[in-house]
Amino acid sequence: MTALNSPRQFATTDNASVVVFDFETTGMSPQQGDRVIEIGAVRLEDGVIADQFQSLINPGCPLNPFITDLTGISDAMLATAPDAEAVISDFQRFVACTPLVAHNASFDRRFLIAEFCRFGHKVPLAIGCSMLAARRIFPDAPNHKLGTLVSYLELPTARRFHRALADASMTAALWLRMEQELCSRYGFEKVPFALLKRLGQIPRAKADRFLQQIAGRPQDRN
DNA sequence: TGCCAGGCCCTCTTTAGGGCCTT
Repeated sequence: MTALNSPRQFATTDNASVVVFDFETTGMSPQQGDRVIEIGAVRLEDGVIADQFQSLINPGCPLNPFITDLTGISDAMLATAPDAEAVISDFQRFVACTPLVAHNASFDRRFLIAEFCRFGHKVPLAIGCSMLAARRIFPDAPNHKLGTLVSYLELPTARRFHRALADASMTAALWLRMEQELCSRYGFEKVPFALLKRLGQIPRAKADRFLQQIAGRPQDRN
């Protein structure tokens, strides 16, 4: 594992490709038996969506009505969906060794670990969080829910929220918007995945100073 | 509608509490 603490390390850590993903699930906790019911993902390559992945998953149990109301996904839709092992294997091949991004990644990471471990896949280590990065780049947003940020930043809006591919696509648009914002504010030519991921781990009060240091601008700027 | 879990993060803090975010 490589610790990223210095500007020099970011200069040599450049991922032109990331996979932005989102899970719809039966509930909040894989530790309490909740399962993934839909995976949506898009592959960003050099700032554009180069590929996408979407599949429902039959969890083998009826959905809580709350989840059907929230997502629009019904038991009937899942009855003919493939089982988790097949979809997770396909998703693992889609991801391969590409760094991952999700909105509030701590939630999706728990399900990713649970499902990948269930079927013996190696768990990806590099997962960036668009919510943590957005809290530092857009501290004045009304809040940092995905839908709020999409509206606040006037990003392209999918037909609906709480479907995996739609949410993944909007998260990808947010990720790209944050890259553009850092290029504009700090003069970066490119924003590596590792920089945005690391930014989300910096205390908010130190985020601007951290970015100025990376940009080689030690003096405060507005 | 709000709870469920759990990591993050702020404050009236750090031997803690509670809001934010995800389904």
